[in-house]
Amino acid sequence: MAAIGQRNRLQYIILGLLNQRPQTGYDLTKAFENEIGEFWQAKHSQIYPMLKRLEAAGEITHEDTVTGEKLAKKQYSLTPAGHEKLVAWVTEPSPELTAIKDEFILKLYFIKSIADPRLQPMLQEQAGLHRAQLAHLRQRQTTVFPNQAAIDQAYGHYLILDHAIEREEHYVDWLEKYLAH
Amino acid sequence: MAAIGQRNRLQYIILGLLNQRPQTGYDLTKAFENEIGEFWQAKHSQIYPMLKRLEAAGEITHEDTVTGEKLAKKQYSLTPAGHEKLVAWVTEPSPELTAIKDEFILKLYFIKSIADPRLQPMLQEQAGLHRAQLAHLRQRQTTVFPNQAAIDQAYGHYLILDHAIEREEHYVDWLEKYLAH
DNA sequence: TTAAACCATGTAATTAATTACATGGTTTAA
DNA sequence: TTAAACCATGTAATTAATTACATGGTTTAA
Repeated sequence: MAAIGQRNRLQYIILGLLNQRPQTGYDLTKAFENEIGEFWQAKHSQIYPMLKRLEAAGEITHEDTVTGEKLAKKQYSLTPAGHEKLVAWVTEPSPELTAIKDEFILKLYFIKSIADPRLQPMLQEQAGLHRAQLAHLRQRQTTVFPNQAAIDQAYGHYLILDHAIEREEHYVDWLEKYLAH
Repeated sequence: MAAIGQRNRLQYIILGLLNQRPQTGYDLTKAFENEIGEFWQAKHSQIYPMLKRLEAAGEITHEDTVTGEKLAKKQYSLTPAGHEKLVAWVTEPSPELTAIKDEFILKLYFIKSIADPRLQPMLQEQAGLHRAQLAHLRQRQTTVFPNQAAIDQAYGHYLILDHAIEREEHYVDWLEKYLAH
């Protein structure tokens, strides 16, 4: 008897991305390097096998295309069954809180004293990282959502970018609160 | 030739916790249910094997104790080698950004329109979850850090609790920004 | 006095995820 | 014209992590 499948949210993300438009595994991989990556991570070595699994389950299909002389691509798209599964997932509750893995914060936990000489350099280093990330996200926002029409057409995408930007803003603010001036 | 070991931060967290005071696997498991859990997750089934591995590597040792008539406990503590390894980890840079897995945000991405009838209930549900989490964290802060002396003795711990609280505050604020009034 | 909650430690089976290996085509800028 | 960057798809090996299985002791409150 097969197990229900341990959460396995990756499949739903793939279904959701393919619902927007037919795409290749490579396109999906790129999506994880942009805004999806702010809230979920996956490499191509996880994505390609999942595409095969979803196709075997009848939830997606693919069409072979060729670019240039012979570069083969597989354009995947949703089947009705896949669409149904996606809608069911989005509609059901999400009672689990965000899982965060933050190595820097973990290290902080083991700094016992405000006078530890490692504390300020650590805060500085992180401030640099998060300021760069914030700049990158703001840049993306202006390119992806240059006007209200763009926002209206992909409202959820707008929301998650906005959320990521605010998260980085507050992370930087928090670091600066403890940076010696 | 054995691989270097794929990041494996869990071992460092365990070393760090044992550096504070000798503890059992059960105690460590509880730590992940409190503030550590805000930034890293691990179950007892991952912790007990890791304790054996660290002991085999000579980085921790244990002492057997008994509670009541016969409840056996293993009190683990750091060896000098373990302490050295912990210090090295805390001191080295942490150039990787926070990894976040947030199923709710992911679902939002697939909501195309502000008029989608699922949007407001989803925001409401999450607001409830994060308000409860925020209340829980604030409660912990008043019990764990009732005065300045407590803060001075575990400054890093104070910092990460403060960070978790601010994160939840801003998450709730963000949700409320998009909640219809 | 007894049931629930908690303390305590493990292993087995399975799934998720990363890193490394492997190959080859296309486009772009120096 | 050629090297770098990018497009494109996969598998193998390994490690990380979760869920389930397994067992038993102690404390607390009804």
